[in-house]
Amino acid sequence: MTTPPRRSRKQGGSANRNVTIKDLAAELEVSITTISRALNGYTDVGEKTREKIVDAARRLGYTPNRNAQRLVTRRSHSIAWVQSDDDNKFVDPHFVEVMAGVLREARIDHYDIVMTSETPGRQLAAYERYVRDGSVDGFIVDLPRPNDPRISFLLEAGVPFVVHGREERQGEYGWVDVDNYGNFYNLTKLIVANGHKRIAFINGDERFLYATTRRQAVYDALGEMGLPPETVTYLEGTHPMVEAGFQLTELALADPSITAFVYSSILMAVEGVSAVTRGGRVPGRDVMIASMNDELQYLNLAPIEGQITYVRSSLRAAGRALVAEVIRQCERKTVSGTLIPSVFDLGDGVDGGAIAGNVAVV
Amino acid sequence: MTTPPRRSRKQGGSANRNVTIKDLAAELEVSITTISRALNGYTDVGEKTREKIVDAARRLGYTPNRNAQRLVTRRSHSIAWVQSDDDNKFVDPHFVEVMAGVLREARIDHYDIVMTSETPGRQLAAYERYVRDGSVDGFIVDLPRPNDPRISFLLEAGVPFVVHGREERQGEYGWVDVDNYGNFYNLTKLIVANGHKRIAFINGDERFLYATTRRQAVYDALGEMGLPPETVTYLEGTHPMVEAGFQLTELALADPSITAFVYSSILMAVEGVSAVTRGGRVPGRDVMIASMNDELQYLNLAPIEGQITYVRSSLRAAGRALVAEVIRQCERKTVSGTLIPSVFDLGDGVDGGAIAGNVAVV
DNA sequence: GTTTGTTTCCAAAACGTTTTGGCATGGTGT
DNA sequence: ACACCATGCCAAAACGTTTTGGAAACAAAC
Repeated sequence: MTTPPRRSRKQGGSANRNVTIKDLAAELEVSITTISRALNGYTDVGEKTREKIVDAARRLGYTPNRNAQRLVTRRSHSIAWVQSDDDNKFVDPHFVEVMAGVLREARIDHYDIVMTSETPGRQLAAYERYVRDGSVDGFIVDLPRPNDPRISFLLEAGVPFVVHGREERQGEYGWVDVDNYGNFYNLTKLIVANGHKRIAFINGDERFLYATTRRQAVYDALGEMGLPPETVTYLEGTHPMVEAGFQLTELALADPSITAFVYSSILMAVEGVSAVTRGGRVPGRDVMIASMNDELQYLNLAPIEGQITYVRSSLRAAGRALVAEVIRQCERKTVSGTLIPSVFDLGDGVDGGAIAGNVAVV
Repeated sequence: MTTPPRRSRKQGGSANRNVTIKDLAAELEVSITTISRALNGYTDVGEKTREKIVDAARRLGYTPNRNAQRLVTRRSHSIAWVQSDDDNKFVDPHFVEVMAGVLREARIDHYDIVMTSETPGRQLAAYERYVRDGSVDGFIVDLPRPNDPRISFLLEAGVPFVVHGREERQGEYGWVDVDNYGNFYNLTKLIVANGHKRIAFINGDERFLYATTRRQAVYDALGEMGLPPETVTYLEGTHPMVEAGFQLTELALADPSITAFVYSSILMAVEGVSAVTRGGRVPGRDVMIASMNDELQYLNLAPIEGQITYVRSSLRAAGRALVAEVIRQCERKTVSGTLIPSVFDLGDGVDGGAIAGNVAVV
């Protein structure tokens, strides 16, 4: 006798078998072909029979077995979203916001999202497995880094995928992004136009592209306005952001010549407001506070209304666009990039002349 | 000619076919049976052949087709987590925390998590579909309400599932929960033991069981200590929590006889600290602030160290326990409940005599 | 009355696995 | 010499669909 594998023995599972297409065929004395075609909207089945079949399907509770469908059609109607299993990712409220959009769009298009977390070292293996075992049709790639190996792999494999953010290889693959460069370029010009001579820029984690792009934009804007790089005190806010926002602001406050603060995330900006306030200065009057605002739904910005100048851009919308793009690729094989629109909201006492021409940066 | 269905026409998908078990069999001149058995660890295949097969599999990049496997074994090795598509859910950082645990545990056990969001009205239909189409082996049920129809349905269907929280039907199904009753009972006694005569209790959304249980516990504790229900000013903090925490605290502060505040979530408690501070009183000295602390990783509590008394209980651990339980059911058909341990952390100047015997409430 | 179409249906193959029930082969004990 | 048992392999069936390539029935056109 052959020994069973070391894995699970007695297997559980639902006791009562589900009703199959054969059951339905037997009940109606009709071939399974006809049932399949009737339910899938082919025109070569008579109206009478179709009705009979649709009725019986509902009555008996027939739902086509998803795995059989997937096997024969070679399409799974699900897309993978691989998370990195370092704690930072889940600490980040930005992520949930994107997810809300992702799940909603997926539901509308009848796709499933399969999520896994993998330790950074094994990320690629996870992608490879999903590509080979046929369990997903496409991928969402998050937080790209410069020369991201995940992108190289997916391009090589010729599998549908979409990236939240852009790399130098943009154009070869589908992406969804906010205008990081334009927004921070405009924010910087706005600050300078409002007469500030010294700026603190509290950026995000430089390992990610959005952060390096934003830094570039800030320095480019300064350069174009004839200001030296020393104008800005550059600080990198790594996780946890909330902590970083407060501490780095306090650090920068030590230099009284700094009168404007730019933040990569609204999460840090609100902490900045606290720090500035605690330091005895008034945000929006004594100092200018500017930030990207990802429209995190759980943050209530009402109490600091008017104290911050921000560029709003919905992360939730980005989530929806991500799914829409990858599905488009799965079904039509076209690839495109999507820029999420941004809108400027000026704080009290901020002169918007500098961005008058492009309040909505698309 | 028969017309194709109205759905997608040209379908995309990966160009290069994946290598199948047959390809491997052809390459090695061995039957597919042997390959399957070799790779699945059966003992009836010779050591030589097994090596040959494992080698070739790695070399050719063979990964068994997941959908074929699922079809024949009738097990999908994935579990569904259906979200409600009202915005509140995603607004909530508690959710991400649980998810981090869920994904990690699932990865370790080689299960996939398939996530969908559904509007409240269609929730049940989503569960039904997943049960019938065989795409998942089990479910995670979130935020149960009294007499939750999802639980009734899943019990009826005889499908593995686990609930994060408990209902009156506990025992019939697997659950993972924190000791809501015990924790708030003990917190209340602790407050009273510290001499407070008037308490504000800012609870969570009463539509959910955890909130009603906590309310019950608070009133029970008061009753047992011979205090009237009027001792507590009860406030229900609905979403968004951050806003509610601040505003309800300010509301309660209007009554100067209130010297202790209890919060259902640390998210509200930190806002409470702000409100109290802004009101000119010192948390931990003038007023006692007590809360449940779900160990949200992105919250930095260091700045208010000692100002809050809390009961810590890891939501991430709960996430892991959820997955462990549902997988246990899938594979062994046993059902059990798991209580996540809690630990008390006392604020400055709080006398812990009342809970001396049970610092770790398990 | 034969051909030509239309309409409505279906048998069989295919998708890529796992599992069942064997069948050789060769070694051991008598 | 025979029976017996391990060992190592495999053919075929099964899982539940979709799709291909007709075929039967009947009507319309010649």
